[in-house]
Amino acid sequence: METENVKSQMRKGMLEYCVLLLLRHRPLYASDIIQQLKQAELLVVEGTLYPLLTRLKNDGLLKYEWQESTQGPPRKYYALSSEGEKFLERLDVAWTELSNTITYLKTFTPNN
Amino acid sequence: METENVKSQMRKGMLEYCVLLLLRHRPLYASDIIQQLKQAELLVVEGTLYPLLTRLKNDGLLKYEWQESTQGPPRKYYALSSEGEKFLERLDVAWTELSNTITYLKTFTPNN
DNA sequence: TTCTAGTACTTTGTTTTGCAAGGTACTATA
DNA sequence: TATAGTACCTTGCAAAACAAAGTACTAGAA
Repeated sequence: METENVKSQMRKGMLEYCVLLLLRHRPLYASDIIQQLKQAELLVVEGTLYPLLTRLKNDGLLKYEWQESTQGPPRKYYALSSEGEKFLERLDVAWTELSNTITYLKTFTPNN
Repeated sequence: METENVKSQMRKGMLEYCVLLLLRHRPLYASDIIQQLKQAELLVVEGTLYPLLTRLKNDGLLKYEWQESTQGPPRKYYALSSEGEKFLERLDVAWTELSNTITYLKTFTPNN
């Protein structure tokens, strides 16, 4: 259990939420997402992101459109589907609850 | 992707942190931990917890002592090792950072 | 004594997720 | 017609969560 792993462990299962949060504002393609997450200090690699996007698309939470690029091959721009928006609201609730639970556990002192 | 899964997904990788938080106060055995987590609305089953405890023990973060029970077989009481305490402090930092990142992503509005 | 119920710990096999590494394909420029 | 850059995809592995089944100890009933 190395120091570098601490953050990565803790991030598991959150990536999906973070990606959906990013797409709440506007459509993005994979490299956009990676850069935004990097800026938020959440490093993600392609091998993680592409399968995740495919999974979310197959589950009906995301849709995409091909768009030409001025330099390079066309890009897949992903956006939330209406189902994805509803799902994201549920994730918001779940996040708040989990966050509260951790706060509770951190401040908790046992009586018995 | 069912409703019941939302929380469970989001919890992945956090369980370890939650368990260590619980053990910060005093030694507990498996059923104690399951009950405390249940109280904190984090359901865990034996098949998840036992391997997790063994893992943490093998990594030197936990130690345990057998203790007789007044009713039933003896219990394994787990407690933080000194290494575990240090590790927990690092997890505290990682949690705070991740929490801040999510808050950032939630409130973030893009400019460009 | 033997059976049963309750408690506690353990193991096995499956599924999901993150990731490293390698591969395909399109575009522009030398 | 190469080569570099960008973008997307796939394969194989490791770690984690979990359901389900199994082992073992104790106490009390038959």
